[in-house]
Amino acid sequence: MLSLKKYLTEGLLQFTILLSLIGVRVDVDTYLTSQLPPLREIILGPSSAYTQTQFHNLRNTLDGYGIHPKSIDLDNYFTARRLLSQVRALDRFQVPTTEVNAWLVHRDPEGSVSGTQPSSGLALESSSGLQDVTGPDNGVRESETEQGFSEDLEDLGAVAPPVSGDLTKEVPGGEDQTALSLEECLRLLEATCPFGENAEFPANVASITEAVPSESEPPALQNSLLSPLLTGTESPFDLEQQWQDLMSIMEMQAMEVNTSASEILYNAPPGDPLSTNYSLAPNTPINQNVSLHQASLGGCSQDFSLFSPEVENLPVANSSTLLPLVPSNSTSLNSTFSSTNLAGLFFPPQLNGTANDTAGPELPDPLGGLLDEAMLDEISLMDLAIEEGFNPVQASQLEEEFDSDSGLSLDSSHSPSSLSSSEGSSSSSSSSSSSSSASSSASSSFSEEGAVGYSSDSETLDLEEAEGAVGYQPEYSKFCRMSYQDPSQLSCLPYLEHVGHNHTYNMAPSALDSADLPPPSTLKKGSKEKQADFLDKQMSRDEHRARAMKIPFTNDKIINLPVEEFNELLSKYQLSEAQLSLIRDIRRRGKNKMAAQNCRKRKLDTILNLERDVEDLQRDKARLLREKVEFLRSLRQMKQKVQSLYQEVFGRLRDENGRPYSPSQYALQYAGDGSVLLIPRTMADQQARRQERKPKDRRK
DNA sequence: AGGAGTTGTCATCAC
DNA sequence: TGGTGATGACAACTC
Repeated sequence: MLSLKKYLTEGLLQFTILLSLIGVRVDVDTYLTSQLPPLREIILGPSSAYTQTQFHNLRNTLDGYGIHPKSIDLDNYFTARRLLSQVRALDRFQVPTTEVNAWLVHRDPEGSVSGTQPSSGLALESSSGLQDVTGPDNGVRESETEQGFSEDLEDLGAVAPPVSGDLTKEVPGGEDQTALSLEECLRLLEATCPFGENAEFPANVASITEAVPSESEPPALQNSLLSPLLTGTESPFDLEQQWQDLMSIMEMQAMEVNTSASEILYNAPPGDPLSTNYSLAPNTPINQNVSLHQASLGGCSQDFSLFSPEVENLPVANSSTLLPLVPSNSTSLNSTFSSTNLAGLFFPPQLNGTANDTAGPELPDPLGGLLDEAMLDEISLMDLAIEEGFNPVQASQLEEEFDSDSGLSLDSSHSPSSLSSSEGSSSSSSSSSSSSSASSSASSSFSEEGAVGYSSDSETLDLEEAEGAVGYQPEYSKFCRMSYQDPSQLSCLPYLEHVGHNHTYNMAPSALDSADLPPPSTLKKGSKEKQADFLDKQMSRDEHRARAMKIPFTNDKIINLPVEEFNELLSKYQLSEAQLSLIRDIRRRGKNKMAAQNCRKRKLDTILNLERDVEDLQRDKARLLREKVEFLRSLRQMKQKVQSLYQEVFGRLRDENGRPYSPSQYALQYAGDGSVLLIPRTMADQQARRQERKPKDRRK
């Protein structure tokens, strides 16, 4: 109970609690774990970890200076340092760079597979999972999950009816110039995309075409078509990955769209609805590395007998196709778009199947609920910012000053005083009993102040400077006037030894002036009696007692001499018991007085340090809020980019008759491995509903 | 005269 | 066990 009382009366913790109550979230337990026991422990019961000495250690640690040599806790000290570094690292958000490769697929007229190689020398490389589909042993890859997905497909009624048309039929022959061929579109898109040298053109382009229903290779279809979706459905939907995906998508918006490319893009044949409806945003500051590959889709003459009979019999439009758009870098897009029905995200169900619909200006949120949550967070954040007086402008202003002093800082580099002076005086005074060495600050202040009083000018100056630097409240100066000095210096200045520990403020300023610099007239008058009276007033009670008891040495020696020297001094004189008792009382009171001053000084320093820390935390909070708002803004832009990209890709897809696919009937869907599939909307809707249910189930 | 702030002192505890 | 530091509590003092 005593410990609790001590704790509750501790100004430091009261201050912290008050800060917490007013909204400044200070996790005392974690924040002070390295120095203080948990609040729980303090409140529920006494803790040996929270002693006066520990309080002293706290102050030392917070100051960032030396640790008390008597009760040092180096483990806690370094733990605090480590945690502090981690906290500081929080303001350095790192966005991983991710390369996004998208493949557009078209069919060869002959039904053979042909990949239109990008102009920038794409290396044929089997890197995607689809390569396995082409292998003769691709059946081996029909894992349980794939089978499971096959079942899913059946459940969903997913069918890929035979497609006899040739998407690219009109490109080489130029027979159908009214519609921009997919391949041409791909070239255009390719020109807009920074195909890097590392862009990989999958050697398994054939596998892409094999994804098209084929009797001869049923497993291939299942693999190429199902596995990406399957991985998507199986992949965990954890927030971390989701965020990484978002970051990857953010990079997409940085995809360069140069003017020439845009010109090519918009120089599409007349009548192309896309040419007037699609627009690519200018370059964005976000790093982009998106490769849009193209591949030819196998002939669509192959029927879909590879599907299970149930699938085959499903009544689906005969032109429906399943077009896996396989990226070479399947890791770029993962769970965020795992089996995500992009069509469901981009296109409202009520969209009809006209070509113009693909270029509809207003489309649903491509990132759907994910960004909705982000927006909600943003709203709440903004509310919070408003409530707490933060706004982005202020935050940016804060950042400017905060960049040079970022992070939670417990050290006292910019602290008042402070800490230099206070620490110096504190250490000197604390060690005064064992060492008579004088610190420069103490001595200077001492010389300035004289023997009377303990206020330190140098300290006050430092504090005032710090006040201006870190914005301490006016009360600070009041604190700074708290007298504090190392009385041990008295013993080092013999001409001041006679001065006791009197209160200077007890005297009127005029009296002080007269005391320090007596007017010549006064001296001339030679009123020694007045001076004697004045000195008497300057003397402390103990000095009066010592004089009355005729103690043969000064109180300063009594108080500040080390024990051995003190005992030697006593042994040199024949002192009565009353004298010895008084001397010991003087020594005890003198040391206690210094201890009290140190104690008060530590309290003050601790409070001031906490105040500074709170300010730092507030700056951190403001900066983090601002960063989050910026990220949300970037996400919004990215969302728009993805939406326009979807529209562009979808709008340029043509069926075997050269007609655009109806957004009401078909949709693009990302698979877990980054593949992009063109699937019937019914199936896409079901997939979307499944995706919606999964997080809910997981929450349960 | 009384409140607020400062300082000294005592009592107590811990080391 | 005595010395010493730390600190709550109180009183004295000044403004």
